[in-house]
Amino acid sequence: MRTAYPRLYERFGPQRWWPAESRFEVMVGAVLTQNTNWRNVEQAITNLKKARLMNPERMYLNRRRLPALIKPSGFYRQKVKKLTAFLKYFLSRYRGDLRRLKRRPTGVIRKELLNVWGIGPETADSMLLYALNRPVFVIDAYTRRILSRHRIANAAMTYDNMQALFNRCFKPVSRFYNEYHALLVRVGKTYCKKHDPVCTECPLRRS
DNA sequence: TGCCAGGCCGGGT
DNA sequence: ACCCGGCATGGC
Repeated sequence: MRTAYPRLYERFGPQRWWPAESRFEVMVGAVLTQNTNWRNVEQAITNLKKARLMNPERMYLNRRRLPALIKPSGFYRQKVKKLTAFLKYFLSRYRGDLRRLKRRPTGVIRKELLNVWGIGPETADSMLLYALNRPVFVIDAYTRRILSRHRIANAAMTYDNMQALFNRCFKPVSRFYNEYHALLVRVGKTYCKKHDPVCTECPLRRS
């Protein structure tokens, strides 16, 4: 686990996450990408931008247009509900102002986000890490799969367990967490898909 | 062509 | 406390 990062970085280079023009766009993307291919999410985001709704107030006021716009990202009826819940929270609590949100401690924001319908641990942590640059390690399906296939963790570990594992190994540096998670997703996409056997080509494999 | 993608919720045991 | 079905589209 300690040696994984340099190997991944050497192999794949910087991943430039999160691809977005604003922090708000990152948060919207975090919801839209739930169990969804990023390519589909990009179409939805493009639609939102073209409609000039990539901003909290206007997105909320025009929420009736959301179904058609985010349809390509799948699960779209649920996601409209999720975005609306998030917008209501963000607008009522912080006036849709990132500067206000950024003043709050990480733990407080995380709790608030987890309290929003449709935002679970991964989505909350993605927002914290990639929109607010907080040193929070994001655990996703690839991370679980990679760690369990390499027998570093077992599949039964909870989200919080696995996150604690990283926190014990590494100092909380957001740039590093940012790149590390992105690299895990990158290697997972190529070498660790759902039904793949343990892969002999995997750059993480111990030789 | 079927299978999968950067989860989460709610109801059932 | 876990387990599982539902949610939906587009790409390969």
